[in-house]
Amino acid sequence: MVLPSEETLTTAINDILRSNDLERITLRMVMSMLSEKLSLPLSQLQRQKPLVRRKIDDFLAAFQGEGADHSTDQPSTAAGSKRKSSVSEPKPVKSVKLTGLERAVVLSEPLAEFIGETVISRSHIPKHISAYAKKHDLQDPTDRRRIICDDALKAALSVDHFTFFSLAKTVSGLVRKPEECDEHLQELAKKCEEKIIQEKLERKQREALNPPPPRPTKRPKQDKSNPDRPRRPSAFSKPMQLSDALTAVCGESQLSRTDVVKKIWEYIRENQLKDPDDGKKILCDEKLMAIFKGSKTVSNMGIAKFLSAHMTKIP
DNA sequence: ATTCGTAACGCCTAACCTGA
DNA sequence: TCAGGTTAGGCGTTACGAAT
Repeated sequence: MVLPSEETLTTAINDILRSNDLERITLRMVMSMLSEKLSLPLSQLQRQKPLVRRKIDDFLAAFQGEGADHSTDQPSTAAGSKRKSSVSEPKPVKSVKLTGLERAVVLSEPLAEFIGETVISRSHIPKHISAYAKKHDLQDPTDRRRIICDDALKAALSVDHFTFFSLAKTVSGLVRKPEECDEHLQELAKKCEEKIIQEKLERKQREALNPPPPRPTKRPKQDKSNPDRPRRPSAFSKPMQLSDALTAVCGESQLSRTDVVKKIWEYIRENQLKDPDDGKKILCDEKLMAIFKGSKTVSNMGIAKFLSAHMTKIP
């Protein structure tokens, strides 16, 4: 296989980055576009992923150098360094997406009456309720996190008391997604979200000028030395639809990848197709040649490479 | 640290083979 | 134990807001 030269790769990456939104494009997207642009299978390009990542960083560095005078207008992309190492990356400020907690929700009738709005950002609900509790001195004096509801709060939340932690859960039962509601409410939600996006955008722009310190990652490492550690089900054990050529060798039309490899090796042994002079080499008969693109021999390492073309997802 | 929902993204895992 | 090759999908993290 012939991998593209660094120069070819650099030109292609720069073309892609120049013609796409730098705030939205990811490394995965660049890899996919490269695969298409260079007419190379993605799997082949994976080898050059570190180089691609480096070239993206180079591009961004050059790009930022050009626009260094515009501190609030710096470009950014998720395509460069990985999230955990992207400490020095500027944050996107030109566009924002709403998270689940920021999305607009439709309130139950009592809650809407209490807050005075039918559609509101989910995150604003505790804010309203907390402000009300403070104003009316509803905090439990022995535990200020606990709120003792007055009649208005009881009517809105259908509970006698709550803590700040349980409030979110209580609220969950009192709101609906806009898409579950009629067109009028959906329209209200749309306008509400536009407003939230605008506010978020302004906040992001302020943060871009004065970025907060990065948070440390909390992900624990897997204890690989422990053989009893919990294992996840493997994608390799999922049955796939086999091509006619592979079915002819395996004897079954649907098998998992691992089973296919097993069957092929069974077939090789049964038909004594290992090269007696070179244990790593397989001498292909007609059935195997149909799988291995007409090759008369294939190395034991090379078997897996050809399988993907003969295996498709079962719908 | 705790609650809620959700999207995006990256990490990691799995089986199989032989020979050095 | 590593080499080579395959990839779907589970899971963890992060982000967002609020108060204590």
